[in-house]
Amino acid sequence: MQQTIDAIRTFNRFYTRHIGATETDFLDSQMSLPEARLLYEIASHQPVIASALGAILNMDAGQLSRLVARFETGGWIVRKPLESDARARAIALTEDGQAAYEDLDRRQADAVQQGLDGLGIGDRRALSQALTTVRLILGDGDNTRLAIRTFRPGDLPWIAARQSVLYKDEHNWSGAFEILECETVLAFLKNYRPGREQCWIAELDDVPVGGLFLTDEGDDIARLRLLHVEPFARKRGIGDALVERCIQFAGDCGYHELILWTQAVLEPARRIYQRRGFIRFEQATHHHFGEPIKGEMWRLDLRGAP
Amino acid sequence: MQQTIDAIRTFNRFYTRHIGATETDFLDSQMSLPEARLLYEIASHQPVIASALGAILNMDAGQLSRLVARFETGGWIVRKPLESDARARAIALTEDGQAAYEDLDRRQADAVQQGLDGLGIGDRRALSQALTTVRLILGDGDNTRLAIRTFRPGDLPWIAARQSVLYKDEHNWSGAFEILECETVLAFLKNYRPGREQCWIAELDDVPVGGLFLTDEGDDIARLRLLHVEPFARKRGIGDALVERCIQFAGDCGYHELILWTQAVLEPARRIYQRRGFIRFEQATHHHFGEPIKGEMWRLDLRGAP
DNA sequence: AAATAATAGTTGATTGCGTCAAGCTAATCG
DNA sequence: CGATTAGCTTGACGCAATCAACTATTATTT
Repeated sequence: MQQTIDAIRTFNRFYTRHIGATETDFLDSQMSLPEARLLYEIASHQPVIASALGAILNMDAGQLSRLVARFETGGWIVRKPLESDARARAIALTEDGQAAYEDLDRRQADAVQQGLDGLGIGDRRALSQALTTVRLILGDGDNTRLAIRTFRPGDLPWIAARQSVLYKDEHNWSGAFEILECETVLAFLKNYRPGREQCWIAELDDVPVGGLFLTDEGDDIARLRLLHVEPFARKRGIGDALVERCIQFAGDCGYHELILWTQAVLEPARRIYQRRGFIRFEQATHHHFGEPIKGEMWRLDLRGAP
Repeated sequence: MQQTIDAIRTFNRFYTRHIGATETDFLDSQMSLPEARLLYEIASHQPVIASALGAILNMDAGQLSRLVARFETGGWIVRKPLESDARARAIALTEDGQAAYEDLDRRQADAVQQGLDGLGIGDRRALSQALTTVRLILGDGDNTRLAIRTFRPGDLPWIAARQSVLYKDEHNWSGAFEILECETVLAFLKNYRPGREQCWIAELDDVPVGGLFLTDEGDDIARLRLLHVEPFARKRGIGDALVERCIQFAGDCGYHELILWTQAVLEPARRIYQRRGFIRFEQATHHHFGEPIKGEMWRLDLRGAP
């Protein structure tokens, strides 16, 4: 805990300085930071009323009123009374305002790009992923783009790594489990048959937040394996989306049946399977990975109704 | 590239709002943000002259002069003329100043902690790692703490994942290499014999930035495997530190010889081995992972001089 | 060695930000 | 219907940020 607090405070100090330095650049545009922030929010939400902008920007109503007035006399915005509420007026950009916004936008993008000059592809990817991860963890979750893509180099061992860490954190499973993960992943990579097997990665704004793969078990049976969703990305239907994609693929491949192994304590995962029509057909208690585990086999008939 | 720019700008907007919101809390202490920043820097650098503070904080000399004067009349600091330079005066905290700093420090820490309330252990770790990663990539590299630790659950598949991604990015190696990685990692986990074999992870401020492991090859020969350092952490001697630790361990275990396989294009790695006394004893060109590879075997005699 | 430039700091002036308070009109609630 | 709340404006005040002018000291140049 203390570690996290220190990391955040160190980062805050660093980023305050960093952002202050880079912002000096875009201030060449003769615009102050509050003005720039306001212009951006108007551009992205127009038509919008002042009180909404105040809420978004955490800005004092008085301050905002003056800024908006300045924009209006400057010819960047027009205000039109609402029919539904005579107190409020809808703010929208004029052509001049739109041009000013686009100019600002370009300047900011250029400034940011300049700061990226020395970085290689790996660093850039790591940077954007780290920044987006922070946003997601701190709850800036709306307006994120969920994408499910097929696997790339490194994704499979990444799944094994994340599974190992998560099961250790959440259920305190021991090393034997990690070996099983690695074996499963290795087997997938070695026997991978495109068109019959597949692995998917869920990404929120290009940050990997979950994974899943499907293997051919013979006899027209496919198996869903190693589903996981990162803690900070849960409760967004990502597990659902992954399982759905997997079921679609299995159906398209002509498998007759999709099976999976899970355990009783993984409630959220079990609910997903249940929702998708899986039926539990076997239960057994194992003692492999430290504590006793109530393992379960589930199956989904893919030959049923359309 | 555009992705990274967007991620940064989205983050900047988010963080401006986020930090503005959390700072309202600690402003209960009747201190403005510039005052707080100044007090912090004085406390961490005292005795210090004003111009140095100005450079650290990116603050206008005039503004700074007034703030410092305010602190002095308030009894938080004393200024003592330097012997070496009659223009400058060394700024140091008084007891009152120290108390004010500690109060501020506590308030800030509390505010940060409050923001962390809803987060689980995994999220907190991911958060601090992401923040520190950002700092490191953006070049806030001094004053970071390098630690080399032994492996934990998930570390080995993490190494395989990172190796796969880095070799893909930097040398465009194909899937066969990823399989080899996974096999190597799996073999280590399955045959792991404490005291004879080990895997180390390098961490900068608790962020994993590199890895390495050692396996027993029989006949008193040990093998160093899968050394890597994350791009953003390079040029800091981390590879050196990992290899050094590995050599120490190998010596302590009584191995007679430490061998490793590498390739001609990995210049930085080869320089490390050379510096540590490894000798190249075999070269061969392979065609396994896409392009032709000039593989090399290196060895280090551990029975030589003390 | 003298002239020039650079460094460390102070002070004044101006602009805009941030916050509080007062006040207006319109909408909503009981 | 009266009281309260919401949306917005205006005034006032302290501080922050920036530019410029200025002193005193130190470093550099010729």
